[in-house]
Amino acid sequence: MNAPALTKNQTLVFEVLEKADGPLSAYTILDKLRDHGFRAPLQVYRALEKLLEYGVVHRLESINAFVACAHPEQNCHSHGIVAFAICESCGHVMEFHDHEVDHRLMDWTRGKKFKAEKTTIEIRGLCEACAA
Amino acid sequence: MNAPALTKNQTLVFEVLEKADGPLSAYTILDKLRDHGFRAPLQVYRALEKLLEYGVVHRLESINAFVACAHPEQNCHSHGIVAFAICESCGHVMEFHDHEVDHRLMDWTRGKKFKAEKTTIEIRGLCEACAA
DNA sequence: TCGCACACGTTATAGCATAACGCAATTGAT
DNA sequence: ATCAATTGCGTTATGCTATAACGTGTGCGA
Ligand SMILES: [Zn+2]
Ligand SMILES: [Zn+2]
Ligand SMILES: [Zn+2]
Ligand SMILES: [Zn+2]
Repeated sequence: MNAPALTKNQTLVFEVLEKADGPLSAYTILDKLRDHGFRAPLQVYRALEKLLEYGVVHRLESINAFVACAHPEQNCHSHGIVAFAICESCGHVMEFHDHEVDHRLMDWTRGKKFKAEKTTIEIRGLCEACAA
Repeated sequence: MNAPALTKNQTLVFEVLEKADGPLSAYTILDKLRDHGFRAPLQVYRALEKLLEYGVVHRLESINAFVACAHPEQNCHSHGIVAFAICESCGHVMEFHDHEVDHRLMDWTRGKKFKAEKTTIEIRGLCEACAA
């Protein structure tokens, strides 16, 4: 999905996520945008829906939070499944791709004739700094 | 984690999940147990917490639901990461393990010195029957 | 018998997400 | 220019998911 020009609300939400040093919940984003006129969760969720569709934002299912894509120059959707390592201490997130993992999972789904639409890979634990 | 004898509430919750043909939300479980005296979400969540700890139930992060382990004879925790394919049409869930995927992810975490605690792999899409 | 751990019950609250309505701006034929 | 369709936006209300906080009872070893 190629991203068309962002609307005002989409831009505001995206900028908040870009500036953040970790994932944010929809309600945290809302609070950060109250000064810009945001009043209701739907304003955030509607913007997020589009940003997710465009592939410039990812949703972290295991912590109900959202993060700006770490590979803005590439198109994350185009090179396979996105995986995340999430530090449960400092909240930092690392985004990566592994084609071998993609292939193994695709092999499995093909064998089961399962039509995969969206795959989630999230590793929670402690980053190097926090594990020390 | 080896499972000690289950308490009354844990047994009730586990039986509901075993009999179900798909994942259930905590509140759905609650409704199914009202006739057995359940009145509040915490009764379900507390039982689930233990069942997850014992490894006889899994949590599906991407759909906020719980499912009985499909491999009761084995110890799911003992042979690596558990992966799920979830049909978004009929709700059916397939649970599987893939050591090669485990190794690739472990290689990555080792390289980053990331201490993995819990890994989620969930594929959402359409099962063979529903994709036809 | 005392202290502790644990399961349990209840009420209240916090956190996450969407339904439903209406309005305004944009677009793109006709 | 006009109409219809689409899209974004704002608001209110509601629903779903999860936990905090407090109290009770029971079993068990020191
Ligand atoms: Zn990305
Ligand atoms: Zn950290
Ligand atoms: Zn299992
Ligand atoms: Zn299906």
